[in-house]
Amino acid sequence: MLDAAIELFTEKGYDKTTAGDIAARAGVTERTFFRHFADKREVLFAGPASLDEMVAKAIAGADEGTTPLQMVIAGVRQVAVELVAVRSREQAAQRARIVEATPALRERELLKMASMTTAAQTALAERGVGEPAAGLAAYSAAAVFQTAFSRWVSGVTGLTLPECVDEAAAALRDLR
Amino acid sequence: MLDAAIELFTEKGYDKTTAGDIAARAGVTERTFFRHFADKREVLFAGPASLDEMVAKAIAGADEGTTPLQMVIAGVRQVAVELVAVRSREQAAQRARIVEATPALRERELLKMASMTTAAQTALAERGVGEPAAGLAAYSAAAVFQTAFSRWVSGVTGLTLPECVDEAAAALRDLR
DNA sequence: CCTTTCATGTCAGTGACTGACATCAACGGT
DNA sequence: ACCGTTGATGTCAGTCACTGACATGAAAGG
Repeated sequence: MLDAAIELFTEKGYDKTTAGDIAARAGVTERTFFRHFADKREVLFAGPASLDEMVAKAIAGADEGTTPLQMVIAGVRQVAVELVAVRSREQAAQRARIVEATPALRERELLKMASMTTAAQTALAERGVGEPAAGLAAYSAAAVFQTAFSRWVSGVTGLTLPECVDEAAAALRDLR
Repeated sequence: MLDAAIELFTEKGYDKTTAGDIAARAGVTERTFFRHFADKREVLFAGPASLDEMVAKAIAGADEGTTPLQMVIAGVRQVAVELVAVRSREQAAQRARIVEATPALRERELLKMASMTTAAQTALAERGVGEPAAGLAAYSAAAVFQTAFSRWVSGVTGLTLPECVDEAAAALRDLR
């Protein structure tokens, strides 16, 4: 079903393909499509594990001596590692092209990212980090992740995704 | 029309009010509603000036000696100044409550913020800032803005919005 | 073999939007 | 004063995303 969706989105574009189209190509009815996915956009975002929990876990299990920012960045790096285990760069790039071309999908992606950010924020709060530091650290880590991801899929550097995270984290440190 | 929408959203919630409801209360038909706003969500986001241009202008006109991050933060501070000139804190808070309670509206808000971020990013690029520094600076400024905004509407500090921006910018500097 | 459960199909309905066409008032030129 | 244009609005029909209610059928477990 996800495959059917990706095919159709690349062939005709997101707007021109109806939920019924996807269902038909997958050999089911439109109704069952909506039983599996909350809405049409969600096809591209339904993953096995939620990124939120990954970050939260990584932050909860971080070493004692580290700063809040280091903790969150370690968290998103962990997400990066688990993400490359599931999708190849080419797959990610194709999916990114579709999302990039469709405002509705971009919105959803931003929402997921925001969800991950607040997950990180509350995980930091659980470890005693106060506001506004926790919020800013979480946002900054999200910035690192997005930057790293976009550089990874663009392929300009040839680095792996975790390496891109390291690169972006270093660039953030140099920012003044 | 915007007033009608805000009234109905606070009375019945976003999901329970149809576009026709808003139009009826405003004394027009549903069709003209959609001629003024691209979609139902956009009622709450249609402003006179686009935030994108404000940031871009502020960055383009920034002093020479300043760092990229200082430039963008000055840009979002400028946006903050122009924003308080249009909306009172109470108005902003009511609107924020509605948006907060509705995922669909949150998505749209994130999209607007992302648009402002990329505007800042390209404005930095025009001034010779390379990647990934430009992207990270833009994201960080967005983080500062969001943090500042949420603290401002929450009212915990009693500061004005630009002051909240300054506070958040300082907190970002202290982040390690 | 029976019952329960779970995934799916079917169907009708609501609401967000869109395109095509009609109306009508304001406006500028003659 | 008359008329053509323009722009904003109303009307209507249609598509598509999504939902609730009910039926069906296959598999699982006793």
